[in-house]
Amino acid sequence: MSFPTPGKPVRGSKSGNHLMALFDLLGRSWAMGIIWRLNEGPCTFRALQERCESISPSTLNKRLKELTTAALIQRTVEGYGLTDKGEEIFQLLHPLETWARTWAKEFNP
Amino acid sequence: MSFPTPGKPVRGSKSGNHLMALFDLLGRSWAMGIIWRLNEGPCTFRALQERCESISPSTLNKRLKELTTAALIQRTVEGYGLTDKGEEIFQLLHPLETWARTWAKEFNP
DNA sequence: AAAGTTGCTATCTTTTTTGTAGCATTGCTA
DNA sequence: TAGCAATGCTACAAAAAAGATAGCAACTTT
Repeated sequence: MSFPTPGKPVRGSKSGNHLMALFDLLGRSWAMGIIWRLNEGPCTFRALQERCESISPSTLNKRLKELTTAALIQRTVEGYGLTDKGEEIFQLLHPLETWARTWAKEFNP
Repeated sequence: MSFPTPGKPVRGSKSGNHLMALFDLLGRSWAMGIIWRLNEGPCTFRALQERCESISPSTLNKRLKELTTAALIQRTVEGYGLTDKGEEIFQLLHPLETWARTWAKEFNP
């Protein structure tokens, strides 16, 4: 298994540019969705699966491991949850929601 | 071929939630990388391929079509370039770079 | 002790992505 | 104007990732 790590070759940068490593991490299926849903609060594996509506356990498990390795997610007694770093990323992704709302109107005006 | 479209089922939302549609679009391999590289200025298909360091023409072509359909990218006499909407997304992604720099230090302190 | 919940793993199928070759078109340039 | 380079792809096969589904081991609750 390979986890995108800054400093090692990643998609978009053979030298492991930090931003490309992040894009590689966040650009995998469900990664951003998981972060988004976890911001509602920590929860169990199965509950998270339901929040995501249709993610398979294998994919969820893989993403959780990657995001945990990347220190965006941690496991506590409450289940899986965002770390401080994870919440920071959430905050950075947050503005996308407003943008997406406007964007959506152009498809369904 | 399927393009993630708000209002239609996408990864993370059967009802096509706009944000999940955007995550589906941006969360495909190279999507964010392409937007990032295009911000350097419009360029030809082959030049873009080189900027990306290692993307295959088939993937690049597919992403370009998706991003064009999504109105983030357009084609002009200068080649492929960001639309106004595309630049907006770039601006929203921009803060990730600073964050990623700090994050990288924790992997290679 | 039986039943339910949880966090997965195993297995198989389908979809994506990759790698590589190469073709058709355009624009030089000799 | 015949050749050559550059461009924007497409074709095709192989590898990797994601998805669907079943089910098991551990732990709790009843």
